[in-house]
Amino acid sequence: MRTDIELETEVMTLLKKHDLRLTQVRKEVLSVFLIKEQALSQSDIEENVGQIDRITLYRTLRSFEDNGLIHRAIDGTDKLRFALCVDLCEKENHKHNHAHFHCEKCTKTICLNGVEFPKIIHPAGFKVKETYYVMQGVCSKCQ
Amino acid sequence: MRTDIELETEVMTLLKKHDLRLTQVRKEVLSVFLIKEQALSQSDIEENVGQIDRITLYRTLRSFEDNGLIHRAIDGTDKLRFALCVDLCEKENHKHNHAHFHCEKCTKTICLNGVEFPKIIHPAGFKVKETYYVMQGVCSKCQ
DNA sequence: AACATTTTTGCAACATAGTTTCAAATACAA
DNA sequence: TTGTATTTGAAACTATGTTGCAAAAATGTT
Repeated sequence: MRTDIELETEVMTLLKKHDLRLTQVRKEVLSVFLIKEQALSQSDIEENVGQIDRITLYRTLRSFEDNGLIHRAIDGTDKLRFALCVDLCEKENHKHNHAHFHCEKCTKTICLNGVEFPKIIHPAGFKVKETYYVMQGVCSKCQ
Repeated sequence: MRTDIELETEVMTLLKKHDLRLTQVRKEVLSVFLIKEQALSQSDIEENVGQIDRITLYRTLRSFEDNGLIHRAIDGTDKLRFALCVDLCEKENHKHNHAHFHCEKCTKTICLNGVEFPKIIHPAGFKVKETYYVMQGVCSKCQ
């Protein structure tokens, strides 16, 4: 666990590191990501911060994404989710090599940072820039 | 290539095989999938059939999916796309083990049926039912 | 600490997509 | 060909994505 002060500090450091101004909205949203430790959709976040403007949240997520703070966690559902980048991600240059797992029971999506996926043979003539690996099923807690 | 008669026959056979009534809408929509040979979003289909009700199309796609005729082709974009099942798919039991490729230039998504992906180690305690492998980049035609 | 500049926020307004209900139309089987 | 079950299309509503703009807030500078 992490104290409130530690959380506050971590949030500030992360925002600064990614060239983002320290605003109230951003601090709150980033805190949710740090506490929850799972991929979050827009509505997930709305439920976890007190009273936030829908459009502002929408733009906050985009700016986090643009600045390499979060990435899209494709999980095979209709909902777009975002997850904290582990490290090394930069503007316009996200580097992710992990799978995402979506639990159909609790509907949570988590990054499986320990599960690297093997390089598969790319079809001839195709230039592959980004690869996603998604697993759906039941997570350990919901068995 | 396939003649109109052959297409008509194929459509009928496929619908019957999947316990779907032979309606005008279904025949048209399925024809588009057979002709296009790529993953299609709702709007892709609307552009390729003459005048179709939005809600009916929405329900048609769901019924096709439920009856194992098409599957969701997750391609990492915001748009939900569907692609024809290759074979063997049944209600509630889709079996897909191929990757999807989304071209950022022509925005087409295709199934890479020849590209099987290796089984990766699943995290302990997780029950994996479905796996998706998605690649984004530039396809051979758009190089 | 106050100001100027730039960014961010919140609102209005609009576009698109997902979903349910229900009556009319259609498909199919007896 | 008729009866039954399914499908369709319209209305209505909800949710989500997006832009423009003025007010508010954040940051750098005096």
